[in-house]
Amino acid sequence: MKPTQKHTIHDIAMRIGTSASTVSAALNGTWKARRIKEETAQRIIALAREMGYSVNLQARGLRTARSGLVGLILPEHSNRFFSDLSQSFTVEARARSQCPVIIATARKPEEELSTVRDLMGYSIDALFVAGAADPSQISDICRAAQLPHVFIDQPCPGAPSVITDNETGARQLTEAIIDTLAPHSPALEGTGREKVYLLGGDARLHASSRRIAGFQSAITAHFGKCDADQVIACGYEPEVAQTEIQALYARLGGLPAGLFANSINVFEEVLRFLSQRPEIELGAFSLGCFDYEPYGALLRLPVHMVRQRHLELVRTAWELLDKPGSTDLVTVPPELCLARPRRLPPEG
Amino acid sequence: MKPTQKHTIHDIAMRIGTSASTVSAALNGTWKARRIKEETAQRIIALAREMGYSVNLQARGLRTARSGLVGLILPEHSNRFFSDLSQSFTVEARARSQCPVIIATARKPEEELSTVRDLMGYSIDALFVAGAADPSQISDICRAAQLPHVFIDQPCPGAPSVITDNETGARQLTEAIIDTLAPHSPALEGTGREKVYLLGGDARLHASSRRIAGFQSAITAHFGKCDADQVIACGYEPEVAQTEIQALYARLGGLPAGLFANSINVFEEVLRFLSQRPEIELGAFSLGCFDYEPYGALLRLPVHMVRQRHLELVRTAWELLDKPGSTDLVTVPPELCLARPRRLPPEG
DNA sequence: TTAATATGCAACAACGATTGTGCAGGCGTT
DNA sequence: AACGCCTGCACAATCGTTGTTGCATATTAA
Repeated sequence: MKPTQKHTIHDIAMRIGTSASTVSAALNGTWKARRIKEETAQRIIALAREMGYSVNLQARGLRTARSGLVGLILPEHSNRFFSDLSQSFTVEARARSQCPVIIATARKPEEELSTVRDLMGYSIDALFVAGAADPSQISDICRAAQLPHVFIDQPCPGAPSVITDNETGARQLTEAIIDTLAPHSPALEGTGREKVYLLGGDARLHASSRRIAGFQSAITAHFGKCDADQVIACGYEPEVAQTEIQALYARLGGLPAGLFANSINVFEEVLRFLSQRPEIELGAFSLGCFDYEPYGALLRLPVHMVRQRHLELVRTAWELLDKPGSTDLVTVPPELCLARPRRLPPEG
Repeated sequence: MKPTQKHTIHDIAMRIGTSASTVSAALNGTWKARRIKEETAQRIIALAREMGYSVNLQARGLRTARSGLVGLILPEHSNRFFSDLSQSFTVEARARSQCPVIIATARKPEEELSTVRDLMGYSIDALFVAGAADPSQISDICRAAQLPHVFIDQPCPGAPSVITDNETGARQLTEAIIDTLAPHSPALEGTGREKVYLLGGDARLHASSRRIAGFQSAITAHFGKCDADQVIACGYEPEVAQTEIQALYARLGGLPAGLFANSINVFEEVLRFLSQRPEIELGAFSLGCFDYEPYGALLRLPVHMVRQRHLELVRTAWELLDKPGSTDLVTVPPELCLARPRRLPPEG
């Protein structure tokens, strides 16, 4: 017996004694509209199943100028948020019987562009972009090719975008940090250790600037003011964050009352720093992170976190594609993951 | 001006005043072999670039019965190992100018199979499978369709597979745990608290059984014996693991000398449990995890970890595809990530 | 000078599906 | 009986590329 060959609708047509177009109609569900007798259609479907036939999607795509593929471009896989996004994207794509193609481009603009072009070569039906280095250029290319596209977690002027409500999230997180501050200690007054600080992020970026605004608003509402030194937007580099947290500790002569870590990387550095401090110091420290990491809940230190609603983001993005031109920028509120209250007294 | 249309090689041919086949040859690099004058080829290439032409990969794929797509099937994106794998897979695919298509199938056999069929519909050039619920059925389908495929981190009889050397990794991890045991305390002798335990995993599964063997071998080498109660292969369910760790703690009247967490889920439960214990108890506790999680290094407790070499696994898998029939099962040693020594004395 | 060989390209037939069009036969109507 | 309509399907064009074949010229060998 020959090795199993690939079957085509012509093979099926020959064996049923009908034409390829009839087989096509029977198999892709248009047989009713094409006035194929139900019995004929059923015979074809049965035989196709028996032969293990499956359509050649490239041929279909060539003919229809579509492909059933939807692309998602993101910077990296190895990151909670993006892998959560991949997960939701996959689920949603399959729910719409589309095939997800998720590609990480390492934040390199050239790679982003070449990936976009590649995907367009496959005639993808839509492109989702999360965290690109150069959004507008991508948007330009897509628009030129009339490819429906949408940005996630990143606003792109002129293109539909869905982003997290950073300001509200930051305000809520800050309030949570304030709520769990240790009882006021007069001894710290005026040392700077009685204040809450925000660490990390780049004030020039949209997301960071909104978060800073939310932080300042909550701080001002509670303390009546927010000093300039309370915002340390030192970027996203781990090394820099490590340096800054050490500098802050040295300057204050100890941990501050509370800290708002502006990204997961910064949070990681804060933990790294804290892991070297005696546990006793952590007793009066209130920590929050604008990002989500399940391990945060497993620490001995309560940590408040903000989690982006990845499923909501993806769903909203898809809706934006469905009704084009409706709104260009949609925000989705994040989820606040409050730490459970401290269960252990500072002293064993 | 009309909206930018898609260009084809015919458009280019017309504008240059040549034929489509010449354009095709010029653009896909076969022009030398097809005896096209260099100058003609260059003119075509220049015009194509100017027009922003890009090949229709579906048409090419239809013609050549290939697609440039390579598939990777995995259970979920939101898991360190799998997202690392995705990352490496992406890099390697692009290095071979293939387009990675990574699909998570939630460990559901039906979804795995339908995904495989879907991908085959796109004429993918190869399929990588990591952590499928039903490997042999997938392998059967691929073989029937003569689709090159390879399993990663999971052996499949009759199909090329590349897996981590679980036994060696487990032995090394156990040795590391033993090396960092607290000084022997005569008071604990005979209570069971002087022993090291393995928690989690399913002894019927290949990976777990090798790990258990490695654990037992290291324990026996050091202590002269390994009691049956030291291996608690209670599966991978978080709830069960939580129950078991609590039961062990209750039975022993405290933490054991050391613990080998057999998977990341179990490790998470162990941390959850530990986060409720006073820090003083952790001073004499030695912990290891057969899996990798960067946050493990940020804990106040030193944790040894075993990390699968995802890049190596992926590379090896690709090599297995390149020289078919060479070897069916290849193992790759994992990487041991030793915790740095404890820096803080148990007492602040 | 003639024949053989090389060069440079055009024509054309696939690849496997979709889809607009056409046509035969059966039926009902006037 | 002639006409139109409905049913059920076949035919053929088409999508954009690739690779085979063939056919002119141009060049060299004999």
